[in-house]
Amino acid sequence: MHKMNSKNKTFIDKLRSSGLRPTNQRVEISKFLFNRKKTFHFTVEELKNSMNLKRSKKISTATFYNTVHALKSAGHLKEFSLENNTSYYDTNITSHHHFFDNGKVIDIKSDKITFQKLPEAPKGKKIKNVEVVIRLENNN
Amino acid sequence: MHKMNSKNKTFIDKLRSSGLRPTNQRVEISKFLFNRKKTFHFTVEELKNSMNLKRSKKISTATFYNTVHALKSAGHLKEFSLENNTSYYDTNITSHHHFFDNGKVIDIKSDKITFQKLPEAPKGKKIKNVEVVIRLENNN
DNA sequence: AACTACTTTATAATTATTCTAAAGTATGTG
DNA sequence: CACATACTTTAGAATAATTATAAAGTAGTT
Repeated sequence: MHKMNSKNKTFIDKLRSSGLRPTNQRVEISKFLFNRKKTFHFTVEELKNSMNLKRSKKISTATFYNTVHALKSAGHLKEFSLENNTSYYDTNITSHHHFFDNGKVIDIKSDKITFQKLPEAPKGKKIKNVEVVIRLENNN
Repeated sequence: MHKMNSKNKTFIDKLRSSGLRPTNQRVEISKFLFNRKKTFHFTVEELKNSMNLKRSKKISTATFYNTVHALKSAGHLKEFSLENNTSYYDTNITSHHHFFDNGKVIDIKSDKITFQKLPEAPKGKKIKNVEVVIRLENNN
């Protein structure tokens, strides 16, 4: 049996609302992802490595992928791509933008970028979201 | 006059300026990519398949990857990513933006999007470029 | 023509991800 | 609260995109 405090409940709710039963593995992943102050950017591989590093009983790769996908589909994680064929996830699901600096990602609050002009969606389509990536390089 | 020759020359120049000797394979890839009116979006796999379809002597996978990478590094192709772990390339290297519509990509001319406000680069960094992706969905 | 450095190619290796199917577990029902 | 059942976990195999290897071929120079 394991203890259940009120904090655990919000993690469990995130899982349930993603259509996932709150198994041990999933609750721990959910805690690891959402029990933090700052936005967290990660790849599934990174998540797996940092969580499994300290565990004697490892969580399997498939479980990490399954859980991250379900959380993403339920809207608890945001997915984005850099130019290296890997999916990145972001625990900040509010609309926002990114700096990319040689593989490092920094959030840009939504209100830091505003548009003067935006194109219309093609016929029969509408805009789902607008994402800005500002690529950085070293000064001089 | 010598329209065909001078055209070939521009393909060869693109290769040379990418640090590549103009071999047969590379000249054909360069022609295939740049001898067209409209912007071309592609993955290396797609490029390989459409070029090799009609050839008796196939060009190898590695050559496609090498050539596309060198052209990209030299600035003759632009790379971008969707959320499917595949690199896409764009023969339109002018600064511009994209609509993403379920894996389909549509160019947005640079002047269709202008900013009212943009954040400053972090200390020691400067902005290399700004890219906007507008994700589309079907109108209800 | 000969030389040398760059290329091509088939194939193996790698990386990220998804699939499979057998063994384990959460949960509603009684 | 036992139990049946549908959902989960897991190791390992499979797949997809890409990169590495090293032997055979070719371009550019001399």
